[in-house]
Amino acid sequence: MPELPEVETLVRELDKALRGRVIQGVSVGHESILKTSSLVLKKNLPGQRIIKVDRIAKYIRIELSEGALLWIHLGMTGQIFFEKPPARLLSHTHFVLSFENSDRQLFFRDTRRFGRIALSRKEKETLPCGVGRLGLEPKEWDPAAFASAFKERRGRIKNLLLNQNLIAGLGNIYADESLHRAGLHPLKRAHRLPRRRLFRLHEAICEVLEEAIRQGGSSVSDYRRLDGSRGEFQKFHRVYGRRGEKCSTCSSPIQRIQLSGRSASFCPQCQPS
DNA sequence: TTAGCCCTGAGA
DNA sequence: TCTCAGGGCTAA
Repeated sequence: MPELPEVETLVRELDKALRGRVIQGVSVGHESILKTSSLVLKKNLPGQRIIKVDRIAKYIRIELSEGALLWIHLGMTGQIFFEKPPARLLSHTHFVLSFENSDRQLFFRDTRRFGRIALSRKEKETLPCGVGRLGLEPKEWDPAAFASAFKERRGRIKNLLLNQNLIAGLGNIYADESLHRAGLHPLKRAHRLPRRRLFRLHEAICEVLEEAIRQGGSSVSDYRRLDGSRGEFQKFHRVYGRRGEKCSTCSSPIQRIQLSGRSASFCPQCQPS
């Protein structure tokens, strides 16, 4: 599942590949992934130059020459490739951009169609994706402010880490990995945690994201880099996807529980309840 | 705050 | 054939 490190990896590669290119054509497979109609995309995108590609949390932001922004969210199974068109389009390819003077095209594939594509005028508009409502990213949080904000919340710590309006960029993988590093059980109530534990949690989140970015993200199921290769960080997961395996710290078997419709993996020894 | 929905492929 | 995975949104 693409989270902040996966999107960051992809965005760096996209920026290198696309910066300065002029969009020539747009084709759309499945309309349901579009937050902006295909009619509007086909009318507005051709002729626009790509100024740069970056991201806000898990949203890829492509800045275009006429002050427009093209947003892509990968959902759970979204993939982006930049390559020569294959003889036969891969299944689940829902969005394709072609470019002037280029034999390579941008392909967006998404098996489960949880991904979204939208065009907007201004960054802060809430229209296409709710981007305007996002909380700060982990590195943007001042540690003391982070601790204070979580001290005010009565919810389960794991749920709060997944709340994009509070802290943006984490998903199930890095929430679980951060909690393990910080020695916190996922069901703990945030307001009951001592401030020093919240400081440690913030530090653990920043650490784990940084390491994951260095490894090109985690390829658990569908996530791929721009050239189709896999990330490497899944090899370093300590709890996520390791139910029943031994904890790398204390050798206790990793457990998994359900929490608000999501799984939570943790070590019962290192993360006592 | 939480349950349910979207969606498909993998695995039991 | 059934169950499960989950990001983000909506409704209760």
